[in-house]
Amino acid sequence: MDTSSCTEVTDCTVSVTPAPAPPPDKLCRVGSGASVVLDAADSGVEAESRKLPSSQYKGVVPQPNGRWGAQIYEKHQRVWLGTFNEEEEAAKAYDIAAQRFRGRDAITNFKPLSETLDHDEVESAFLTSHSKAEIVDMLRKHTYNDELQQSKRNYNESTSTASRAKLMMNCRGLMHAKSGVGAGAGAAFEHLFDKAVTPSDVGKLNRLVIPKQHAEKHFPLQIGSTCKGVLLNFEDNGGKVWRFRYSYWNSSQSYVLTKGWSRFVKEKSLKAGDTVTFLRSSGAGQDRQLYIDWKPRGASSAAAAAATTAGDGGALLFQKQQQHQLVRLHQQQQQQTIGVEVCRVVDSVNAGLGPVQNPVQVVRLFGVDIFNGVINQVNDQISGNNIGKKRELELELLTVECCKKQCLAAQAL
DNA sequence: CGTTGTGTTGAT
DNA sequence: TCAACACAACGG
Repeated sequence: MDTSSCTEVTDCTVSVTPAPAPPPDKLCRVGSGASVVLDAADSGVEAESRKLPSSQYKGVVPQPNGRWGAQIYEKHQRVWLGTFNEEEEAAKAYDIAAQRFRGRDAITNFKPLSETLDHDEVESAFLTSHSKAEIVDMLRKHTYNDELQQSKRNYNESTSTASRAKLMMNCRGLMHAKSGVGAGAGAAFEHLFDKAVTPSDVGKLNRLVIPKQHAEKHFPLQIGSTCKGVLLNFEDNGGKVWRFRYSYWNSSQSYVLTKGWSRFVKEKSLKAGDTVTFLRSSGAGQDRQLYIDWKPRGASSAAAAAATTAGDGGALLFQKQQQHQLVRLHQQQQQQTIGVEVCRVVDSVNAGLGPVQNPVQVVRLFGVDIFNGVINQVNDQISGNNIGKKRELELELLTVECCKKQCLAAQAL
């Protein structure tokens, strides 16, 4: 994408300034130690006791507990890249984000842009084949290196119809509901939000914390019902209805699903890191049925799903759960390829928000059919608008994202 | 209750 | 754009 068109990096005055030779970290570890502060306080002009040591690295900020945060700015907004034990790790995270956000010539802490191996080519291809939101997510979860290597491994993997069908399966799986409104079109559901469940969400506390932002937006509580909470019904993709108590806990100032939640965890074998998705039928007014879906951690990639060996029961279960859909896909999906879906997405998005994109051009990258940058541009665009704050779940797979965006786009129309 | 990372502000 | 600072929200 940006190699030729360079749309998203046009503004970044491509390093007219000679990149200041990055410090060979080993040498200049001057003030990174937490002890510096103590010295200052010790020499004691005044009680500067609680001042944090600033970092020598760009995009790195100290945390109160001695760890290091990484951040980058774009369009007047900070994008948080996560926290790290080592200052250098945070600096690397910034570097990666800088390359993704500002192109190869971005000023970084370490890499002066060495064309050394084709390693860099692969990595920059990897970067541009993922949306900014995805890269940020990897950095925050410290999975960037793993995913990069994974993609290298899958580089030679074929684009078989089977794997493509699998992509569609995931796509459909997410949007699936019984008959009713939009079985085929997928346009009848409004994607509310996702949450990667934490260990305590699937632990003995028998509750799911709904991030405040989403809770107040999608599940507003009446003032009176704040204490006791209310009962909410959600339908899963098998048509089963789940009833959860939903309330606000003053003690932790959190919105939670309590009663009924543990049964869902149990039946779906939810594990920490899995993602639950909340949807709603987008019919106006009364007919607003709620839906809940889930997927195993990192399950978006067909490669990952296929390569999932024993050990990950969630993924296996997930596949099993949706096998019937795969069969149907094989039968129905001959010509209704992903391209068709993408067309719709792009068109919707065009109509709704952004500048015109060139539709549907399939290229193969890292063993996965993708659509020549368009999707990532769309993703970046949308993510800029809609998810600044909350980390989006990992989705190596464009199709899954496609469907969700499709919902968003459809909603916007 | 410790940590994250967001709100905010001032500087460059 | 960028980092310093404060602290609410979050996870456990």
